[in-house]
Amino acid sequence: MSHMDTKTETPWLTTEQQKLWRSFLGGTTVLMDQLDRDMRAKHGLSMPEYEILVRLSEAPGRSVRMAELAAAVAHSRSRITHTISRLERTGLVLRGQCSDDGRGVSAVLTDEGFAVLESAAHTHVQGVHDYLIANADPEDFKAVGRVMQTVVEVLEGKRF
Amino acid sequence: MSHMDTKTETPWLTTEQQKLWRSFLGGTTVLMDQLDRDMRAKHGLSMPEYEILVRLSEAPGRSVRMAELAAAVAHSRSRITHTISRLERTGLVLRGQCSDDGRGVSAVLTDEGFAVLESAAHTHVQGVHDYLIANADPEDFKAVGRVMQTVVEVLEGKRF
DNA sequence: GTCATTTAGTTGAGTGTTCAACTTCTTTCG
DNA sequence: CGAAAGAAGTTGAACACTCAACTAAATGAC
Repeated sequence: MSHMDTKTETPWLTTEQQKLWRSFLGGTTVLMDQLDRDMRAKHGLSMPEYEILVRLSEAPGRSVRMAELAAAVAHSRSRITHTISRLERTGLVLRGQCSDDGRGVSAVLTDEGFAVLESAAHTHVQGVHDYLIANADPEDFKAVGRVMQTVVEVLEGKRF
Repeated sequence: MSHMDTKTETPWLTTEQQKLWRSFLGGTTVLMDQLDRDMRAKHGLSMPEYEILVRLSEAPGRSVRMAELAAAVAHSRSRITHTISRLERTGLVLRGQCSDDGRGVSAVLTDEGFAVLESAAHTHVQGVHDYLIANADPEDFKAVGRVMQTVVEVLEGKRF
């Protein structure tokens, strides 16, 4: 919409910035879609589910409280409840009482869950490498990391 | 999962690459979530809906065929059908017959749709500027665009 | 100690997305 | 031409996510 750049207070974007932004939008979309498709096809997991399993696997006792998990992957508490219920049905995760807090529930990765995650991680890493890293100049990739890290910090601070 | 980097054929990621990838994942998530929230709060539109309106606004006659629209925003044909039906109910878009092809249906942006888009575009651009562009070194932002453009090209070619 | 407030997590209804089945029109090719 | 194959779009059911209402436990005030 390059013809709307007059009489507004809004800082409009230059043509180049528009192009870059569109590349970003299109690129992240196709990249995430592809990773998600691969993950579903080979392991029956969605990307959000995979990310949850990763967080669990990294935690002491392979166990994380629901609210922490929600914060870690930026989902609502409700969403985490539903997702963990699904993962529990398929046996990858189970719920445990939290020792210190009577309300607390923690999700725990089962051995089966860990096994699935191990092979899923291969697929994921392979995809990240083949689709993204292999196609980017290393310095450019670092720049991507820098920029997105800053975005996280700015927006986390702004907590809505 | 840095402790799994032995006895696999998979090209594993270095610690730095892992960190960069996580920043990317986290950054895109919070960025998209924030833009989506702003769009819903101020204009009652989701980001995917907004993107559809943008494509329509740029097309001759503010009109695009369903399948082309689907390809442009990387959604399924079914999804486009449902989304356009919703946008039609709220009066932002209407359906028209495609002249040359008897099966063809094209989505057309209404004047009301264009008006909504005009103000929505302000919000969107403001967000992209404030959350992303203002926080990135211009050269880094260019690098982001380069990388993601390459990703698009590689993955579009690979068309599933 | 008890009552209000806050926090953790769940629930279910409403909304959006996916997937496969279906209809209609077009294209191809004998 | 006429039948088969393919493409465009829709449909409805199953599944995932959101949102607001809810239960239960912790915290804090008096």
